[in-house]
Amino acid sequence: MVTNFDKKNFIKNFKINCKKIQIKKFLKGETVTTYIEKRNQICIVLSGEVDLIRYDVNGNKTIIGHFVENDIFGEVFYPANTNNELFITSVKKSEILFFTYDTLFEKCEFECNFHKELMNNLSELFIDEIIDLNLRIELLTKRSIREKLLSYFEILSKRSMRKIFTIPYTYTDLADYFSVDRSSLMRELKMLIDEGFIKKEGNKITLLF
Amino acid sequence: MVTNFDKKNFIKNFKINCKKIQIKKFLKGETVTTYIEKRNQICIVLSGEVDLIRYDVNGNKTIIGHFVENDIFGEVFYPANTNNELFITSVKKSEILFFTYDTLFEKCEFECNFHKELMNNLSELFIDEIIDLNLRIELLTKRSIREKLLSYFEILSKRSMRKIFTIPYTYTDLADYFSVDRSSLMRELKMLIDEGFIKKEGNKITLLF
DNA sequence: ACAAATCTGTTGCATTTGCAACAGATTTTA
DNA sequence: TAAAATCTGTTGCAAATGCAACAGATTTGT
Repeated sequence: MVTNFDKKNFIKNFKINCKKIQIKKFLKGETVTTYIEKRNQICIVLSGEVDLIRYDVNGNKTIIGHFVENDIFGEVFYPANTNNELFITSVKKSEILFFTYDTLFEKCEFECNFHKELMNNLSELFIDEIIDLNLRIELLTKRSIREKLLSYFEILSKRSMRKIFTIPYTYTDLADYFSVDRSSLMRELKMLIDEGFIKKEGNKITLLF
Repeated sequence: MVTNFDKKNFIKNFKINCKKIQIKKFLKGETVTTYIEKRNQICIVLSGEVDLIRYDVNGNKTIIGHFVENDIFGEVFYPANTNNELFITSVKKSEILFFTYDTLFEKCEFECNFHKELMNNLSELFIDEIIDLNLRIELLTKRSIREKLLSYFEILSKRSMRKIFTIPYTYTDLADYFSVDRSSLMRELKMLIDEGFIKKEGNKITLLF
């Protein structure tokens, strides 16, 4: 977080009564939106979790993004001219706020404060998103699965200020996040254990160095 | 580009006479800034090109970002708690604009318009940066070098609306961008040629499908 | 509470990728 | 414009990763 502005409160302190902004609820497995049409949509996760999924021409499915409470996503952030179909699926019961980037800067007929607040704080949300993306690139560009794991563990360790911490994903999802084969990831984990670098109990990891 | 706002003009139409914003010039090879200290710095490339370079604990050097005219970068966008040393080097003669995210929202003593404009247009710059990062992740998460190349070529082809187009990097840099070994990339290129998918003349590529 | 679905852990084998090394081409710099 | 530096193109071999397949554990849904 860059400043001490609090994303949660800024969103939740406002009663949203303006037509430019919509809130919808989704159940697990439902499709929240697709990135096919060009409508400059921006979304914020108010509660729950959603995945950004890519189906390529061969039908391969990859989770290329994962958004949790207060994360921002939307087709505005995606390059045009991609071949893939991208869409957002709800991982669990979720509440999503929708608005259109362009209309956000138009004056609201109800003069609602949410509008103004959202505009003011949009930069902070963008910066947080950029930080997340850079972190992922940081890890994706590591040369081996081992390096990916160790870098990621060190980050989690520093964040929690402990040598022991919990991975916030399943191993299946972690493999997706790193974009590597799950069984290869498990194998590398095992080697790290055997070589005495880490200890593992479920998704609790202890660094031994 | 999301709206029809023009980044170049917005920056160049203003005479910058406020102390909160600095412009510095750099020669090839000079270090523009480091991402070690936490000072919420944001930079915009006015002219030239810079690389974001990572040195990891083993001393391996990786180019993890490349910024050209009108691109935005800075330590604000990087997760804290990384082990790596990140710094920005000038690839050629460059002109860089510096400001601090926090002070941008303070009132300027000269009441200069640039301030206001910069604030208003910051979101657009952020969105463009997010689009670039998502594109890179899109490619990095492709499962093989072949898929990375083909996806990238298709994007370049669609952008230029031609089957023939020029890669805006050297092959060495492209390998860095994909985070793969250069010789492996060359080998895969050759296979694509031999199998009749593409034609290649220097960094001009023709799609044959 | 039971069935269904998903996730974990493991392995052998095929394939891809990385590494090292080098010669020639091209570009940059003094 | 000559020398230095960087980039291209290539190869053989080693190492890492992906793929397929499966059994048991865990979680989820009804």
